[in-house]
Amino acid sequence: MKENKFLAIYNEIVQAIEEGTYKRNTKLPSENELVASYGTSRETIRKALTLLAQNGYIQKVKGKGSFVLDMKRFDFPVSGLTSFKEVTEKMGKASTTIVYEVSTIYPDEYLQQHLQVTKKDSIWKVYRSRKIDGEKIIFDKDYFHQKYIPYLSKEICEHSIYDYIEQELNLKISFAKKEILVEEATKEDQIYLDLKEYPYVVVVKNFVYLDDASLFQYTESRHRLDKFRFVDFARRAR
Amino acid sequence: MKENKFLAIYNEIVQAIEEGTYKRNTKLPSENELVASYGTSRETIRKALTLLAQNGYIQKVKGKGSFVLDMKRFDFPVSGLTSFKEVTEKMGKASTTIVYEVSTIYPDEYLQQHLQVTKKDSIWKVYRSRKIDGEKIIFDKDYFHQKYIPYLSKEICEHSIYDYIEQELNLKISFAKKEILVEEATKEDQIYLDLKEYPYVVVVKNFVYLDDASLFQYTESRHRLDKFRFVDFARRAR
DNA sequence: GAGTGGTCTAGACCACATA
DNA sequence: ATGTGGTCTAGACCACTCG
Repeated sequence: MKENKFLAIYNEIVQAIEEGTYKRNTKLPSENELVASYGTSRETIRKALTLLAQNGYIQKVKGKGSFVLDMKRFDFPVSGLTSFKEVTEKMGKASTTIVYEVSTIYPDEYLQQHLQVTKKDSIWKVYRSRKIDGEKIIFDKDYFHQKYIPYLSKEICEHSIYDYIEQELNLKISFAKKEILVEEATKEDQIYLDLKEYPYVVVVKNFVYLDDASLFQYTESRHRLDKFRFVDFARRAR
Repeated sequence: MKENKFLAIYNEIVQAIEEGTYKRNTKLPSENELVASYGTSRETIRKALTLLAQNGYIQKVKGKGSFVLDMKRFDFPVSGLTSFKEVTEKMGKASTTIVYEVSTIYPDEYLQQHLQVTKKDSIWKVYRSRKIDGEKIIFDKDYFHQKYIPYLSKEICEHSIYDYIEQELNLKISFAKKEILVEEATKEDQIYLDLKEYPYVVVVKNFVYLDDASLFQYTESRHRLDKFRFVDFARRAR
């Protein structure tokens, strides 16, 4: 049980907010009170509170206190840096993943650029659809550098690749650059999505980096546009 | 000249990175070296570096050092919490704002919900189009609580409302919740956008909050879908 | 004036990386 | 063994809010 103090405090307060122990639009105990009740230094309490503020749980107001915010934080299909599995679990949605292909390829020009690799590097290619409420809504094209992921199987892709990467391979996913735009639907989209009559898809391009800042994954998530929704919480840059 | 130390250090390093004084994929001086050269405590240096990491400028690696990241951070039309003016200025794009309407209204049901007001609260309604390279690409519908913004004019709306709010009125914009989805184009869209044949628009709904966590603005930015692009940098939640 | 959060310090110990 | 970033402490002073 060796968790950082400030993280433990953060998690405890998150839980208290989500359970309603700390109610929306009320004040959290003051920093000094938290210092007393947790028996830590003030900076440690402040670290936990800063994290809460960054993630949209509270708003700190000088001279007044920390207020619990009324953001519904768990209603977004794509945001921050969370996997499909994590998101659907939080929403409590019934969903299925269909794996069409798990293969080794050598990258074409487009992929060489997006994954920053050469044509000699072998790459995992994974094609999956996500079914929600009986409809194939999302079509994911994943590409992984085999340097980091030596083994991959259909079974792993049906569950959560992220779980496998973080827990089995013990790689640390650190940050991502996400790009959202709209493209005309391709033949592939028509095959792997229940596209209906929609002539466009929303494309989320995701560049995922490890701990040491190496790019190890490029993903294109292609969404049926009527089902696409992205929610973001952002603080104003200082 | 009373700027926080850690902010001053942050800004100095940002500038050094953007100017190329600190080159991409190289190491920043270590924390101890920065402590020495800035003559501050280590925690203050760390505060500046943490901000740099959060904003995607550097990656900190335990035992190694802080590396300058190779994200092109200034190529996004909509991200974080920045105004249209700020974004186009950073991109160096020629753009024009056309103001169609600046008026006082009382909110309908939809607005009452989105701005969290009653039908007795008077609201500023602002309709604007954004022209880039000669085409009306974005149609902005802004609604402001008059409680916070007593006066508004066409001139202000043609420049930057945010500048006015922050510098003249001295209100502090703190955070926002952003929602992105796709909707069918309305008659209004056809009037205020050079829509071409596109039957859909990308809608960015923006809920903007002040310092004290009060909701003071609701904006709907309606984008022609072929010109829409959103880039986001996100770190994995701890 | 008392209470709140914001900044800053000087020092300690730890975990990790590198040679 | 040394250098790096990560966590934590105890205490100080400041700016802001509110009665």
